[in-house]
Amino acid sequence: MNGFGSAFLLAQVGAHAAQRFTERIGELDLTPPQAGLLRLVAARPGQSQQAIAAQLGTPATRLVALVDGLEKRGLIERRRNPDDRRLYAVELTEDGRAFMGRVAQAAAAHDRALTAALSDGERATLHALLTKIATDQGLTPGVHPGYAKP
Amino acid sequence: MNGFGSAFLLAQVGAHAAQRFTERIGELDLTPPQAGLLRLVAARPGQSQQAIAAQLGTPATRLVALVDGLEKRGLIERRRNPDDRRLYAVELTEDGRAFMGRVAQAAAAHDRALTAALSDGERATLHALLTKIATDQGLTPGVHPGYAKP
DNA sequence: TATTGTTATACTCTATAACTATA
DNA sequence: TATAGTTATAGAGTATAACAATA
Repeated sequence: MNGFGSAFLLAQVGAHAAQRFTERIGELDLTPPQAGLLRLVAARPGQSQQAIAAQLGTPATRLVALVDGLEKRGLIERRRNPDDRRLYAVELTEDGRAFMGRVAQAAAAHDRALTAALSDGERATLHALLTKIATDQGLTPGVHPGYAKP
Repeated sequence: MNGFGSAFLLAQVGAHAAQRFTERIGELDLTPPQAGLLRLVAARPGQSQQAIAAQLGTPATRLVALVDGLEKRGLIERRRNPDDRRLYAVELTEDGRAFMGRVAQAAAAHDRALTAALSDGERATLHALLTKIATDQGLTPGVHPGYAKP
């Protein structure tokens, strides 16, 4: 092992990737936790805040302010469930769906910039190796462990 | 791109690696910032706190408590510079050098556990690709951008 | 009584600025 | 005056626990 192991490199490059992503979506006035919530709501609309919290592995209390902020901006909305009036169903608004397009563009640009040093083949290899590790380590696809700070 | 891009995978796996590393060195009653400081002091002994702060990209004020804690445990020590009595030279103690052996063991075990799903060849490939990205992105070897939380 | 969502509180970590001592 | 180190203060972010509404 020359100098630093793969585990450290992963943590280092991963933290760098998170930082750059934070900067990039900052241009959309979005924080990483907000982006994570948006993506989950887009992927699985209509879930309660408790259900969302469980999937993100975060206390439900944390979602209140998070949902508040995005709701005030008109990107998501709470709908009361008529059958059980304790629950909200969190969903994207029309504006929210349009906004997700811009987020996806930012994510794609971020992806290209981060792996700019790799060839197409190397990029595919990296993706495969990372997927292998993620699966082995029991990571949930699309769920970032411990959101980076806004 | 099937599902998630490499950038997200990097951030996800990297955060997971940082978490597991935090747990592992926690058994040595060490936090990631402490481990980072120890490693730097071991690699370049005798530097002032200002110089260390500059290399870690952190405000010098943050180092005070960090150095305090490790000094109280007898792992590092401040030595006054006789030529310029404003400066300290931060160095490992004898106990500190012995302790670094245990840290290195923990880091090696962490490395093996994280890449357990890969073959030797795949591990080497991953290391090469990550190094390529780290170099391209201008990351300083051995310096973690934004320490994980204790 | 149990559950969803909310609010209130406390705690951790960090950065900024003010202070001291040496130069 | 300028720099190394320290201390004090304030800020952001998070988690824990208490609360209100509904079941």
